[in-house]
Amino acid sequence: MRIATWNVNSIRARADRVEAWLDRSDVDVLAIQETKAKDENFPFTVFERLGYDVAHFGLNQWNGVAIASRVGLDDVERTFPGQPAFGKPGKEEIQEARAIAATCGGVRVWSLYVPNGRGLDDPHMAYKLEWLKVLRENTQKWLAEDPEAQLALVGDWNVAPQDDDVWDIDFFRENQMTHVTEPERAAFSSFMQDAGMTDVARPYTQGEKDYTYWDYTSLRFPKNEGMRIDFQLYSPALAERVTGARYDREERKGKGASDHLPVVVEIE
DNA sequence: ATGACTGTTCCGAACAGA
Repeated sequence: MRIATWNVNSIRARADRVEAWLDRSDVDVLAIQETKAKDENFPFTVFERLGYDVAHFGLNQWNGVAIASRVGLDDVERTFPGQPAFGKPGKEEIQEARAIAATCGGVRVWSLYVPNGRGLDDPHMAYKLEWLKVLRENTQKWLAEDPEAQLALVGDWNVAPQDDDVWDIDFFRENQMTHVTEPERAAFSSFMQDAGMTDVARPYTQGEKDYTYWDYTSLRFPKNEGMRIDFQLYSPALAERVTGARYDREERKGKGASDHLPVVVEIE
């Protein structure tokens, strides 16, 4: 079985590339982030003609997550229990389309689009940290209920856990950039240290500059100035089944590429 | 060349991405 995660940065703008990629990649489950579409605008037929069922959660042009599967798609869940909403001061809180789950081939898969903190003192940073905390608490609860759970938390985590997960840590520090701060890294590493999850793709993508995202601006991709922020975190029972993983760099190339590449994990 | 941002909204400027 093969599980992939991919922030496509608009499913409508990327429909042809996603279809061609699915057609040649032999993946059983694809978790998608940033579909940027309402459910009514989602191109379901693209997936259906390749034999995939799709569950999508999209409210407007922002965020949007989906799971496509050809090994079953059961017990679909939109948002996790207690998932924080974002509220501007004096305005109603908005529950954003950032999490969707389904059971596919015996694996509970969550497609996750972790909020961007935007700035170190921006209200979105507190929102991001709380969002990760509640998700981690859920994870601990799920694993306490079933230590043998086949659980995959995959997606765009918007955290670079190690200094060499960005092209120049000094640049990030000097410019007070997000993704690399201690609180963000602590919130992420808690999934491993406290919940017992494993970043299963990392051991197979150990290149010194193996990234999953490159900004569209400033020639970041040609210069390989990227960031490693897309991860697949597996529960113990699922992690021990992993036999390989790869970053599909081809998908960051050429006209009409997303700014993220697909992360593919092999399970026996 | 892997190449100098991109996508959505609703028509052109604002917002978001990270």
